[in-house]
Amino acid sequence: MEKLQLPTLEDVARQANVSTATVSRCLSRPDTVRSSTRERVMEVVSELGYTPNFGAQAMAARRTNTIGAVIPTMDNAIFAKGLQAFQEEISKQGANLLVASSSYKKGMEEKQIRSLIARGVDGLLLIGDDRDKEIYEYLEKRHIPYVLAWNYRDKAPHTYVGFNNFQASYDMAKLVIDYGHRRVAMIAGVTEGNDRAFDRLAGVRQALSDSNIPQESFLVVESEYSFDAAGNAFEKIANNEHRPTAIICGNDVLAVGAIIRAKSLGINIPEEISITGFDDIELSTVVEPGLTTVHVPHRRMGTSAANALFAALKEQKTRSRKFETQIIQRQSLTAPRK
Amino acid sequence: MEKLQLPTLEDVARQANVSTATVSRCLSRPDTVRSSTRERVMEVVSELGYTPNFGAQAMAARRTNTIGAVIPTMDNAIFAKGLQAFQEEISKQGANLLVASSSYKKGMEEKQIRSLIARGVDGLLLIGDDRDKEIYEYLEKRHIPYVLAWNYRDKAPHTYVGFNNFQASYDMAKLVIDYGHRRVAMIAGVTEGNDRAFDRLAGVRQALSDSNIPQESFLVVESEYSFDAAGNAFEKIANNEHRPTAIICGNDVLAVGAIIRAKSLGINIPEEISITGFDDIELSTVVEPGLTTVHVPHRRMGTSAANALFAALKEQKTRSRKFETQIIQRQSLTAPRK
DNA sequence: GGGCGCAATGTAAGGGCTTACATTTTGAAA
DNA sequence: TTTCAAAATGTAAGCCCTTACATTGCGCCC
Repeated sequence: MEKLQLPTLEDVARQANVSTATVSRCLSRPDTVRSSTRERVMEVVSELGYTPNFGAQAMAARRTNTIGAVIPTMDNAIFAKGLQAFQEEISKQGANLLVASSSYKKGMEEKQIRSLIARGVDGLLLIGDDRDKEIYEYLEKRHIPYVLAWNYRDKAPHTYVGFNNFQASYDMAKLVIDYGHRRVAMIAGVTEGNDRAFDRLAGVRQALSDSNIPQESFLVVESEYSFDAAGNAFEKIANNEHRPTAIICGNDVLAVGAIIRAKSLGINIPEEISITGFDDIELSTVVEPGLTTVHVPHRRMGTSAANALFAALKEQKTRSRKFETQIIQRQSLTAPRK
Repeated sequence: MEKLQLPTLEDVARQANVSTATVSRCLSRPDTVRSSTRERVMEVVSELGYTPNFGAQAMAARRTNTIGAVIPTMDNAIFAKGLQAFQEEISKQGANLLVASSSYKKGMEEKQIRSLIARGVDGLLLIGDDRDKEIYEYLEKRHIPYVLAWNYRDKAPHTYVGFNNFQASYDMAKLVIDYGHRRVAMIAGVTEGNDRAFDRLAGVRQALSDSNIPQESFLVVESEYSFDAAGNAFEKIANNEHRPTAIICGNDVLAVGAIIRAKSLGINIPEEISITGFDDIELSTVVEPGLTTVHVPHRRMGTSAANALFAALKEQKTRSRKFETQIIQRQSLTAPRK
């Protein structure tokens, strides 16, 4: 479509009878312009409906005041709360947020990262750490500060603002075992390219092994994060000849999907099968029975990630921050029937 | 932080021993460059880790291939599905999506719109139509095509891709009345600046009036879209001296919030009070009793909105599209007790 | 009244890319 | 081989800002 001529800085300058520099200053540092001049300029600005061209601005100023975030999905609530807090903090500091989603696809994530960087973001929020080395090298080469959230590791060359998925999952598995469960299954998220899902699975494995429960009796089904897929996974597990007494789910969406399917199959939760989740999103309070799950401090993590990024931007350095998770016991986990 | 020198088009051109024009062409229209040349250039591109500067690109080309969307919130699932479909369609057409959220605040929305436009979006997706005239004038003046989604009106100077909130809500209210309810209340969304919430309330009012149910006995409480706020609204209504037998809720989040609170107060749904929702997000299948609600074809609407926008971009014109909604009956609505 | 210092404003050089138009190269036909 | 249109490539103007530096204006002191 044909673009019409939009008013430019120069148009404003001409009409207000000042130089472009003065107009620019009126917009970015008003206090450096005499008020009489400023008023005249601002009047023309609104009269013409002038809006500065972001691209030109970015190019001339060599910064954008914009933070980028690439999250796996906006389609379920896992990241919503944390991202909301992240965004609020970014705004509070006078910057903007650009969000892109990758649909849990590595290739897509890389594309989004490049696109955000091309758009000049000053820093990046990424989820987890499972991505090609090249991406990190690229970020280093371009000196783009980044923070990895929703996971945490002690000894790694990145800045993490998150929690230990392995440990949290280990603790949950231990709890399940303490309740007396010996035949345990897991509906895990797809672990390929998803370090959180991977770590959560690994945590459960470790807990079983530490309790001398053989891996052979441990049934794992990976599933996409949808009710339906999780339901299918549940059905597969429930139909296994040695039906487990507890299913640990990689997140709340999976757990709720399992519970819904259980109901439609007439399987009682938790009497026949206990189910646990992970994330503690609102859903887990809505479903019945209430979901026993791992609470993650989403909002604090989001805020903290924003601050870590600003610190990196200002001081060229920043450090990781670890959050503790906590198991919230509701009704979906109980002791196995005798 | 000090910005280092990033490779530019010119760096690539020099090292590949061609002109900047050729490099540019390699990137944007590869078929216009001889393959031997192209390969040489692309090699240098990846060697240098070159990424075009988006701002410069936008400025020179005078378009960005980017669509913007301003939605009220990402914090609940109302817009998630539709937006996801919107985004998929945008991607399919080779464009990008920039999403901003306004927290249901008019001022914030205007800011976000301006910011997206400054960033050069070629078109905009907005939710509903309740905003200052100045914003529409501004969009016209800048020739930015826009589409209004999640609502639909016959006679208005905008392009709508949505459904008739008034009618859908009217139908739901009629159904409630047909079940025999005479004392009805509504937990409405905040209607200020939210035409969907407003229309849904108006629809219920009309239905009551058409059935000769006096408005005086109709209790309305506006509530934010959170479980807790909705719970408070529910409590207020339940404690009313003439407790209604049915509560029509402005959306599913409100309805679920009401149900949760009802449970904690020991009020049986639907035996003591029937409850209905609107939107048919996943939540309504999770809660117990299952929520009787208005189904909205989120995905089709999102896809259609994207196509309407592309049509507007290409042909300078586009037309509205109306979707039908449908009441999904689950268990939360039943006849009142005698 | 002259001089000084600071505040206000102006000048103009980029910043990295696209693309219209100009020029060169290529390869097929004569 | 020559010729010439088409294909490939090059040249350079322009897109719209910010900001370092230069200039002007102004109030005040001696």
